[in-house]
Order: sequence, then C-alpha cells, then structure tokens
Amino acid sequence: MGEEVNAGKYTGGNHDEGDCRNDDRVSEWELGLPNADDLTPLSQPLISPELASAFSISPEPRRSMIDVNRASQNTLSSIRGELSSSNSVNFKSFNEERGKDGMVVEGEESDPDLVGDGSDSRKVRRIDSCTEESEFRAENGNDDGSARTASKRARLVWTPQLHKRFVEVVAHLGIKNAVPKTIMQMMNVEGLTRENVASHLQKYRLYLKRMQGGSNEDPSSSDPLFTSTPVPQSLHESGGSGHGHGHGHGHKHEHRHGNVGHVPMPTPMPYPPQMMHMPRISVLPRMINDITFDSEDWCSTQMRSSFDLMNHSCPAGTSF
DNA sequence: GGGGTAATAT
DNA sequence: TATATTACCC
Repeated sequence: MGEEVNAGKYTGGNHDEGDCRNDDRVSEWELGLPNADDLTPLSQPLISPELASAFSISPEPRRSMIDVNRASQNTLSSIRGELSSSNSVNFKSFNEERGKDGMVVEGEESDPDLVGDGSDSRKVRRIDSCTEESEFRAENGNDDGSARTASKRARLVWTPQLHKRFVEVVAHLGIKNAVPKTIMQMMNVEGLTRENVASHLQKYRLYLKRMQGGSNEDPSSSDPLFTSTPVPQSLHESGGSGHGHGHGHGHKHEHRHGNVGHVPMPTPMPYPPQMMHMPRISVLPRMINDITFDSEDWCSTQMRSSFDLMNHSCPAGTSF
C-alpha cells in the first residue's frame, strides 16, 4: 500500500479490493478534503507558544515530509482497512475517541456503515488548533457550503459524553432553571441547537419523572443513556416547587413560577468540561492528541490563563 | 419569543 | 428506536 501517497494528496481511485460503492465513497470523501492551501503549513505551530506553555505542552518536534507521509499512509491504510473489511482496527479506536469526544451527527444520507456507531467521514475535519474551540462541535454536514445540498440539520446523536455534559449543566443550573436555551448556552457545544436540547430535555424529564414518581425503575424501559448517567442530587428536588407533578398528563400548566431566586451562574461555560480525563482533541494528528485535560479544576490556573489568552471569559464561580 | 407537553414524523 | 418537528398552550 501506499506509494500513492505523496505530499499530502492521495490520488485514490485504485480499487483493487473495494467494491464500487466504497470507492465512490472514498472519492467523495476526498472531495471534501482540504487542499494544501487550507492546511496549516508544517512550519507553523498548531498552537501558540503561550498556549503551549500554559498547557505545559512541550514544543512539537519538527515534522518532516517523511513524517507526514508516513502518518498519511497510516491513516489511509486504516481507512481502507475499514472500508474493505468490516474488521476495523486502527480506525475503530479513532472512532471510539470521536465517540467520546465529539458530537456524533448523522449525515443526511445516513450511511449505516460509516455513521452507525459514531463515525462520520465528513466531520473528520477541522477540529483545529485546540485553542479556538476547545469544545465539542456539532457539525451539520453542510458547513462546507459545497455540495451536500442545503439539507436540514443532521441528526444529532446524544452520546453518553454529550449526555453527561447535558446532565451536568442541568444539574448546576438546577432543574428549575434548566431551560433549553440556557442549557444550550452553558453546554457550549458548537452546533447544538435549542431544539436539540429541548428535545433531549423533554425526554430527560420524562425519565426523571419516572424515576421519582414510580420510585422504581423498570430497567427494561429505562434508557441506557440515562441510567448510565447518575441523576445528580440537585436534580431531584431542587427548587422547592415540590414535584407537584401529579403525573397529570392531560394538561399542562406547570408554570413554575416560584422565584427562582438566585441562579448561581447563568454563565456559559466554555467547555472543556470537568468530566473529562481523556484527550479532548481527538482528530487532529497525534501532535496534540496527547493533551489531556485534568478534569478537576480545568478552569483554574493554567486553563484560566489560557482562556484569558483566548479572550474567553472563564466563569469565576465555576466549581463543579 | 420562549418554555412545556404531547403527538407525530422521519 | 432515537431524535426532530409540530401543534397547542401558557
């Protein structure tokens, strides 16, 4: 394998083993790849020196063309392995990381092969330089204006990680302040819409209601996504409005009005959430893949200064 | 306009 | 089945 890789351009089109469909997919995928002009030059560091020091990242060793080619070949062989045999190897771990880290969005022409468990060829781009977007992205498959027809928003998949983040935000807002818009802002997930959140919140509330109301959960009817994420204490009854929910479904007036009192912090928190002890930037070359965020006080010390650098405000009171 | 819920669509 | 969308209400 691999001589067809040179200097960043993969001249695909050799279909020795793949079937036509896969080959088409590869070609299609290639079309979406950034060209040389879009890529950061090798000579240019991915992150600024300040940031590097802030994160205690040791300077990147210089990459030569050879290194790049080798990395490209690895990637390609992984991909091709994935395509030509259902037995994924490297690519799988790659996907797993994506699954944990990023949002998973189905493309409009949902392709079970690629999308099924959280991979999407189209979003394998542009998780750039860690600094500007230190958080998740919810790509919609059409942010590259080209091709891909207008299309509606891609379907969002609530990964456990995403859900966890959701739960955390809801928990810290308090159940009564947890409204779609606020949640959306605090989750600070790019591309996540209020509708996404509202929909998920609706489902989540139903789940909570079941938990509280029935006091016993029927595992068979529980959503694994929810059951796998413990419901924070603060969600059980915070708000004093009691869980008046008389399970009354018929009509709705639960306009919870009660003075919400003090909302601790309606401040959007730039994510790198505390939940993570895993590498955040999954896609980009291993170069920055080693960065691990300490969950604990991600927002203190180094991070804080980093955010200052980035002109992001770091919510002072953010203590999860 | 935005939130909540239920029903329905995809 | 999971998620989105819609309708209807507050």
